[in-house]
Amino acid sequence: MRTVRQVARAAGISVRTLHHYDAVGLLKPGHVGANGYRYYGKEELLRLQQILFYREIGLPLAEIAAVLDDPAFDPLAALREHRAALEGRIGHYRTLICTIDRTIASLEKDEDMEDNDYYAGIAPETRDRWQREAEEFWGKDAVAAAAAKARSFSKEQVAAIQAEMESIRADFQRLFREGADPASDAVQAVTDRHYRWVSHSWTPDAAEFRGLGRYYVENPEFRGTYDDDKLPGCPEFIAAAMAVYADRSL
Amino acid sequence: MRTVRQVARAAGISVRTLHHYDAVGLLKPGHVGANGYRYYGKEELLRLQQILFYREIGLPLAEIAAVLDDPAFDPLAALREHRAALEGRIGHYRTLICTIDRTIASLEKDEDMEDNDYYAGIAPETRDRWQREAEEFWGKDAVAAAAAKARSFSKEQVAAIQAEMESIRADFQRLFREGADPASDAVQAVTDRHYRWVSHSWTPDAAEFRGLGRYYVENPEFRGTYDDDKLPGCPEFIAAAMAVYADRSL
DNA sequence: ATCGGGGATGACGCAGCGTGAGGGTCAAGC
DNA sequence: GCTTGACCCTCACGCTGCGTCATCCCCGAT
Repeated sequence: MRTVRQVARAAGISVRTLHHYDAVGLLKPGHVGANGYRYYGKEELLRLQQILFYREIGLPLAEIAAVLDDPAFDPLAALREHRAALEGRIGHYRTLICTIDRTIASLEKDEDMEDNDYYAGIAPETRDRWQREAEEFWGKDAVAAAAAKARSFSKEQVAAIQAEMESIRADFQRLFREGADPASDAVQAVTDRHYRWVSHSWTPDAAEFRGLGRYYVENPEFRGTYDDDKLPGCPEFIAAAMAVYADRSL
Repeated sequence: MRTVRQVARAAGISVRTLHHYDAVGLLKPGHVGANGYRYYGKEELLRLQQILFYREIGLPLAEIAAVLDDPAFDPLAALREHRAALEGRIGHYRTLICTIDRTIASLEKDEDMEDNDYYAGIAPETRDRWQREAEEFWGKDAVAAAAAKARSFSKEQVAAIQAEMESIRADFQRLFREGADPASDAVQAVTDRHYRWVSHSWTPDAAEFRGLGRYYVENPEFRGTYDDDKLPGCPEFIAAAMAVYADRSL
């Protein structure tokens, strides 16, 4: 039986937060003394842990209550929905940043224009120039084909592709947690889906596919995406599967 | 002289919003009739346009008032600051999504699973096995070093790395929109930051860095990330910059 | 005179607490 | 038994940006 302060300190939250959770019925103390003091037991502490977890990922308190109290409530669905909402917000912020950048650019241009019109009219030719540079490096056809192919995807197609990648990732993680062998049929089946996914825009040969696996291992962004915190070694697992796949099937 | 409704309809906002802006002193009507009616003139409409612009990019009303009313206030600085804040939020949401994915994965695997035995399903021998496989492909030292390095990042460091990537991406996009030359100093400076960013875990040589650029061009996920819808050709621009950088500096 | 379409002014609501205000309670030392 | 200091409690307003009534005034047309 701990007092508010003890619980608050242990959980790294404020006393007011506990009061609030009590007020909204999210977390009630196990016992209330005759003096009105709140006392929390182990059960409440466990519930608090869960509350804090869901709060950390940005779920509103009402949703948290629903998840924890309604046994019929599907936490998986809630999480997925919330995830989608977060992605939407990210996209929103990106467009905002885009707008800001444009404004900054125009403001800067205006100021400079007062002195001289240095930037005027540069855009079209310059754009052509770097495009030619790109073509020199990889060949005209390759650049044109890749760009055309990538641009040919509709919004829905892009969404579907991203969803497929999510699914592939989840499958890899599940298999990894289950301790599957990277060379096993199950893992190789997912790897095949992954290869096809990559092939949406690019058809890597064996060496390139292995190289992509290595990139997954060595790039922190990918390591983050593949949950390195809780699943240490998952990127290596995927890379190993990709290497096996490259050897066998490419 | 327009009434609230006319202004609201023209600007696509609600009457209540105009009332609110009046109440907080953000936008006062040009004239108020003897009957208390609000009347807005051209000047107010122009101001409203600016307000709505800043609001659209997510600036709080108080900041908007500061920007518009204080002539000494630097709108450029405000925009940049706000931009940085948005980038921070994006990074935050990214980590949240990461956590959610982990949870989803764990729930999918086994609902009864306690937090503590997240990895209980992975037999130590199995882990060793695929780790050995990975080591065979890339060499023991490389795998160990990469894994150790990736794991050595703290939460804050990972967040900082993601924020830096956001910033780099935004800079690339801005330069692209401005029609900058991929070989120009400004673009190459950003590319250098990008190279260093990649180097957090991996030190690519010239060919590998160019290859990474090509990957950006050809992978739809990256094309999506770099806003291909709104900025067609931006991935090619970045890839060209990377190729120039690889030639010159690596 | 009446009626319909505005217009105006409160005031509550929402999310999640922060931050006092004002006032009991508890354990300990004197 | 009393004081002290550390804690506890219950209001209750504040912040963001309006949405949403509720209640009442006003103006032009019929």
